[in-house]
Amino acid sequence: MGDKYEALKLKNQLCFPLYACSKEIVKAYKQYLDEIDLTYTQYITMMVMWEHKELRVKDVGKYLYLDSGTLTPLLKRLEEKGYIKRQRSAEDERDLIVTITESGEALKERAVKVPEKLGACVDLDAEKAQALYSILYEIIGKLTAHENDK
Amino acid sequence: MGDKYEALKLKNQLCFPLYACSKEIVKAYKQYLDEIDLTYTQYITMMVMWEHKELRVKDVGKYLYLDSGTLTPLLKRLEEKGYIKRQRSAEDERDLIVTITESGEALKERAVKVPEKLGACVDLDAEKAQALYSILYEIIGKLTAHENDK
DNA sequence: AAAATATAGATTGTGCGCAATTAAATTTTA
DNA sequence: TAAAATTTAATTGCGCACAATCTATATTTT
Repeated sequence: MGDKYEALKLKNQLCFPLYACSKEIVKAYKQYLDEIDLTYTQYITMMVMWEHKELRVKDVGKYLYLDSGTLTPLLKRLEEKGYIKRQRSAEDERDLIVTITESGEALKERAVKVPEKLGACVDLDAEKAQALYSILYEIIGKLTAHENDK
Repeated sequence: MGDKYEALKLKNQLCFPLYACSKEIVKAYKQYLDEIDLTYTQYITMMVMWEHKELRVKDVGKYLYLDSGTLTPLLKRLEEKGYIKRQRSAEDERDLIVTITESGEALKERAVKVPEKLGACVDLDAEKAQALYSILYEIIGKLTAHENDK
């Protein structure tokens, strides 16, 4: 009862439900994303491409908190599917520019119902959704604050 | 401007900060878990073992929302490290019984400071922590509700 | 101009995470 | 009680996710 190991019990963890919830949501996406042949990570990558049309790999990574180890193979797969193009920048050969294709733009139309379908699965009160959203970004902010120092 | 694609923007996603936050937290754990040679998933697995001492793989999976595809190799690694034992049940040979070892029990002592160290990183208001906790379990409940039907 | 430093992306290796399949043991049902 | 259905874990294959390292290019310093 209230022993010194209380903090090590699963039910007293805040991080565990976060981890579990994230996984379950990605799993819930699968049924809808399968229809448009995207994984969850590919889907959020397309999201930033739909919005920005053209980005360096580095910028995609900044939006998604992902590095080149994840993005390089993922972007190659999206290129194989025809949704993006990858080409080195002429001004700076170190940069790789990712550009959305027509096929990629067209995919947006097929993805447009995904958010509401998922919303129906989760079905969260608007107030709670807002609370969740702001708390999550608060934590993300704290954890990534020291990312651009040094 | 409130176009039909508004719902496909990253900033309007609730799932994305959940996914990102979960990853960043696991990353934050790494510095502390490295010291005791555990990954995050191994850590939460040890958590259920510290609490229950002896469980079937199936039960570990129920607590953690993980299946044998993830757990079988993970438990083998924990066995190699000497923290658990794996043996078939005598009553029902299908069951694999996972038991904590003395070394596994001893590890608990080395892990006891991890929760507060991580708490310091996240540093979340108690009220927000409670709100987050209950909203997350509400979502998990909705997403896993139909898991035991069929 | 040469050397040192910095930056961007690619590569490598390890460990999940999960769908789908397989194999073995047990339980149910006909 | 033999056949069918179910249960449990292991296996396979694929795609992240990330630390560490490497390569190429660009910038800064000397």
